[in-house]
Amino acid sequence: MYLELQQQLSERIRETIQSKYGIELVSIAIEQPPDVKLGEFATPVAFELARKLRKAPKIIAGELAEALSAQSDDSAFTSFGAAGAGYLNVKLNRVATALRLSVENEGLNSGAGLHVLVEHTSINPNKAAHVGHLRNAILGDTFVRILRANGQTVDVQNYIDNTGVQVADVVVGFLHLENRSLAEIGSIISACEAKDEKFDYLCWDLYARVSQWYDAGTEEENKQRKAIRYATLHEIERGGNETAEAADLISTAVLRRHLETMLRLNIEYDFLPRESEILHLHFWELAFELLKKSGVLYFETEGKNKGCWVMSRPGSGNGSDAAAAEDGQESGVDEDAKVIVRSNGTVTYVGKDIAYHLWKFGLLGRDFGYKPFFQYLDHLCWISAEQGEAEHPHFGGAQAIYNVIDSRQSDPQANVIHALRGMGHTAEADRYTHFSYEMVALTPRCAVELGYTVAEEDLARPYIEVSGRKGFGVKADDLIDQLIAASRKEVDARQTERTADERAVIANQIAIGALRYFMLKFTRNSVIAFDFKDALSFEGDTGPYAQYAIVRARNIFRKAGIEPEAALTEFAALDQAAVTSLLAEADDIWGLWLRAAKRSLTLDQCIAASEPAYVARHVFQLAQEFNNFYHKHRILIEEDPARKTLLLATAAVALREMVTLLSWLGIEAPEAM
RNA sequence: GGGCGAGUAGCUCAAUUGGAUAGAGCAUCAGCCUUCUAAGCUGAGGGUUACAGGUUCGAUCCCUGUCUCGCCUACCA
Repeated sequence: MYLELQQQLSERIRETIQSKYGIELVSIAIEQPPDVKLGEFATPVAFELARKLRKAPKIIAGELAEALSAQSDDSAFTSFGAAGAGYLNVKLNRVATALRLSVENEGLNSGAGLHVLVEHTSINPNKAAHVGHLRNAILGDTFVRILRANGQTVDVQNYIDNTGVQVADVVVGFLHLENRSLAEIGSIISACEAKDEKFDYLCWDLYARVSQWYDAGTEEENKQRKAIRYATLHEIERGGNETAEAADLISTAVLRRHLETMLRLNIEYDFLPRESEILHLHFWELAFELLKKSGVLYFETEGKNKGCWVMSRPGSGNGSDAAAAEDGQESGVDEDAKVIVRSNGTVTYVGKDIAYHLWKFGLLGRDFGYKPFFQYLDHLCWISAEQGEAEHPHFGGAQAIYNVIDSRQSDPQANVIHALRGMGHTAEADRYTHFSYEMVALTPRCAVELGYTVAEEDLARPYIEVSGRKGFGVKADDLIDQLIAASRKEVDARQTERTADERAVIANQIAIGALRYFMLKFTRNSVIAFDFKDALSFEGDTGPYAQYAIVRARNIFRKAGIEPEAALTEFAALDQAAVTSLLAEADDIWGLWLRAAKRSLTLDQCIAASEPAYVARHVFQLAQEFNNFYHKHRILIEEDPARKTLLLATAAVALREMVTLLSWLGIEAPEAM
């Protein structure tokens, strides 16, 4: 609601300036004064006008205030005044705003009708998920929830690289280090499932062992081992052999584990496109023709990339790739060009990615086959297949896409966007968002706690990068287990009269709340130096802090014997004059209403900047303000009935907002804490 | 070498994208449970926003230079 008021005010000031001074301003900045006593809105527009009008900002602000005050019939804003060195401050009609807010509960819905595709998680299916993957999945899932709150239709995809070198390494481990047959691998997987052991954990260790094995022998041995590695990879890529079958068995079992891990955090997917289908359904061949036709790709005849099909890099040259190809000899060879097809005819990862992204936008002219893969409570998750079911939903062909991939991938992502633009798909390139974020690393202290040997020079650094190859990292399920154990201890101590089952549910909600909030409170491009002390904290700027505020608010209504909705209805029936004076003298109470009104603003900014942390910050501020309110006002023993109704309504609105905002973050509010 | 990101309180991070006195959490110290649950609240200390210039009414934010740190930068996949 705040956003609408802001836009309304901005437009009105713009018109006033236009009619009074004849100056056309494109946009008017509206912000909030440092203290609510000064008003709810402020604009520094007079500073901007000072030079043009050759008047002091303070005088201009005064004139504008006078002109705006003179305009009649407006119920939203009650007063305009000049303040400070030349700010124009605006006061809101508190009662009217509160009344609107008490009945309004819709989202922003400015994105209605937009069909978008969000891709996140995308873990190589060769080992267990770790903290870094958690950040990816939580960011992605939260952004999906936020886009949906904005009315957008969202398909959630999790890309599976099941034919890459990482899967090949684990296959090498099973076939060559452990000397397992295909059948034995199958029984290991079913034994894990039967014994409730984690197959992805087993792969985690094996992957680390294989990585070491490649370098552990004599020079001659290592050469042979690398040869095994690439032979394995090529067999997996080709398909239709036992090695590929082993890879499929392993990667599918690990993928299933990933989906189970993510489900613990309430993260679900709609579709799992796999690289094996991108290969076998020949997406690349189609894309190759399109790329050649558009001139984005050209055949290099000189220099180090001789014999390759290459493409210019985003930053280089004047953008005309075809022209660059033609006068290549004249202007010198572009040695910096990105190789897409190697001189031996094989395609690079970026090439396959371009093909895949043409499909995402419905520009490839070919589709995956689809098979059901994982059943959620209320929907089915599909997986790509060479020959799928006759009846299936359709994915791809989105209007806008978001790829949640860490910042290390920004170069290849930029290449794909560059290719799309070069092919003339500029609208699609503009709606292609690399939702980039920094990695999760471990503090040296955390690494030592986990029993890893840390090099001397690493001990002095603020953080150390995790590495699946070295088996260095915190596994997602382990972290979740630790969080649940820690919250369970607290719940057991506090909720002695509840059953074990009830306590388990609460402990789970708190643990997930803590974890999701922890991953969301940092802005995207700040590296998270992971530490158990911070991640396991339930105090201060954490998820449980907000959950606790909700529990407190609900307790008020439980003890009062009244529903929050009823309190809001009663509030609406109060004498307006009485409410006016109550709200006028209580800036702290009004501040909570005002904060609650800012949901629309937060949503808008969050989507514009692709920054879920804004929502986390907003809900924390709201919870903080509510806790202050809670301590200051003893609602149940309030004697003035009108005042009590106002206090209850305030709590009801704060409660509603906190619950809504936490649901956007994928965090549930427990019954009790 | 080139590209991207970062440098803010002892630590971890914010700062409505150029606005009024740079704010939170943790940690430290001092208080508040016979009250709607203390996973909470109140207060204190803690800052030359890496450094030097520039742009303007105004700079943590934009520009230039310097320093420091991280990531990316293969015809590997």
